Amino acid sequence: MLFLLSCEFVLKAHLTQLLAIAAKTIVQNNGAPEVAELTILLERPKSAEHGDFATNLALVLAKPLKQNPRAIAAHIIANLPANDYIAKTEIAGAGFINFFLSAQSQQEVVKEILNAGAQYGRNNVGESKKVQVEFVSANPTGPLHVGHGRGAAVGDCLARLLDANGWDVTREFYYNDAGAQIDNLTISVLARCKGISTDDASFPENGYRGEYINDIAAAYLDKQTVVADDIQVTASGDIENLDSVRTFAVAYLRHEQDLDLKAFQIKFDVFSLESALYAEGKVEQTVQALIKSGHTYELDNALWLKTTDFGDDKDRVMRKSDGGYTYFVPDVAYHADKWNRGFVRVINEQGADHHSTITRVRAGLQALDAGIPKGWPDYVLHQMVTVMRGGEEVKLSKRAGSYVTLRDLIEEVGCDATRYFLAARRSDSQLVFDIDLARAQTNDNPVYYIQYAHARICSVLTQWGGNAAHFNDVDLTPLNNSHETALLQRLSTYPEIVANAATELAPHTIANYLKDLASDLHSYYNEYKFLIDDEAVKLARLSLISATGQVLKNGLNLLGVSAPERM
RNA sequence: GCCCCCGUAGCUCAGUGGAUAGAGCAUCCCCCUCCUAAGGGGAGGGUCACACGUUCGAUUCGUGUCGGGGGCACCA
Repeated sequence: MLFLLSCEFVLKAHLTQLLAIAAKTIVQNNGAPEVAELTILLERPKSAEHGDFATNLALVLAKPLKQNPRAIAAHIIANLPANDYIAKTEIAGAGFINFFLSAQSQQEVVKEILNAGAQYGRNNVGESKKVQVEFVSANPTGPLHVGHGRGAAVGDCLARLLDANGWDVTREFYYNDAGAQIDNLTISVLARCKGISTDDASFPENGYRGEYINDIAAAYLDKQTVVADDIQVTASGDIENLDSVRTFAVAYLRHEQDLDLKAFQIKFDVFSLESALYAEGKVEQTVQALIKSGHTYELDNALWLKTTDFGDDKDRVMRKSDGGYTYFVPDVAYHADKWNRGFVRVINEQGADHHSTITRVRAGLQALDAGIPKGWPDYVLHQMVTVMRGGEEVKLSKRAGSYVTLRDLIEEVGCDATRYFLAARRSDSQLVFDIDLARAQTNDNPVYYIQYAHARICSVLTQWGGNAAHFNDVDLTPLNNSHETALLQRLSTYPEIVANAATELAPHTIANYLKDLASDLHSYYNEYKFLIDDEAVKLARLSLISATGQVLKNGLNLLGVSAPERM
């Protein structure tokens, strides 16, 4: 498995070890036994002028040793054991130590990438442990909108990232198909079946008014059959039968959402239904378990859970005085079920409006006293998306009535651009989706910028026409100009980027990295030729861009964006 | 009133307890007889919202203030 770890990580470990040895010597010589534990900080400097790695070790040691940091830095360098990877060290600024790797150490990454191929950047941190990513989880009351799209792009990318870090990932979609909103959907469809228009006074006040409701009503009256996941429903056409309308409408919309997801190229492993939790008795079991735990009480004809025992600011109603359960009871039942299914880790990707449920769900799980860890499950919340076109906010879609649908976006700007734009921003900041920018086939558009870098590389390799398998034997020493050094350095950080993106649950860092890598490539491409007469230099350069193409492809794949060979 | 997220260049956004805070767009100037100009090079543009703390060092951490957004039901 060590093979999968990049040379980057191995190098870092080596360097850290060297530093630890040097630091210990110095600490002992100065008789400062209280510095028993040394946390060596070894970082990638922001600027290439500062080398491949830098450490603030001397700055940290300055205080306990009561010495000038630059003097300590000089001592550390003097005490570094002999090694092959460091070509040069220098003391900079207040006392940073910068390390410059030997050319050979830098070049090794090319072969590592070419050998690992699609595996480059992957690791086994997750040890094949089970993790579930729940995302989208839209109510089956309409087509998916932009907000769901953001959840879909971010959630799917998180799943890909965790997979790349060695986790056993399950993608899951949860349907709230049992609540008041479904009743609302049902009466809206029914009204349409009866020919009541949306501006008619007798149309349900809070009913759904999008055109799709009309489509459902027409299909229902037409006795059509719809398929969603593992169920198939045929409409009875009976406008007196509420249950029949409900079942059909839900199946119809689940099918619609399936089509939305398909257009977005997202696949789920499991669809869970709230109604199933009731049908299988899991909601009732959870209620009984909570009562048994002693954390509940009756008040005003309602059953309450003392969520304040677990950090909530007020207690929550479980069973309303009318006998029905509030939504959070099936939510707790659902998450208890996830735990029972063996997910050591669960990540819920949701809109920020779900913020208030986090404390409640966790409190409910704690109250069950089932050995579930306190901070379980994890949440990634994304903020609002606003859509702009021609400098104006777009608010309406014909199909949905009151919001921009995901499918509208995909049809207008394409799947790649939509996925990229929705995943390329930190999920906890608000996102402005600029349709004009996403459609632009120019350098304004980061998606094309990155894809173009990949296509350019493919184009050069195709025109060369040689056998890429021989890159393994190529002598890389001709790679020595600043563009090549920059690319080598960038390529070697990729595994670190992938690991950090997963740790921080931050897919957008992948997008940023790819933009930087593409920029390095374009810059190199403009400055140097590849198909040249000098065979040794040519092969070295072709190896380098081939490796670059591989990393671009691997990274784009993490975002779910294609890496075209021609544009 | 309480809770959460955000506030960085004209715009859209990265970034970080440390070295001169970055990129793209927009503006201005250059670069295709030559592997895709869907590209590259350069210039200008900043009180990192504000104030006070912690620190050798704060844009980054803490507290408060001001802005923007979201959430605070016996709705889901």
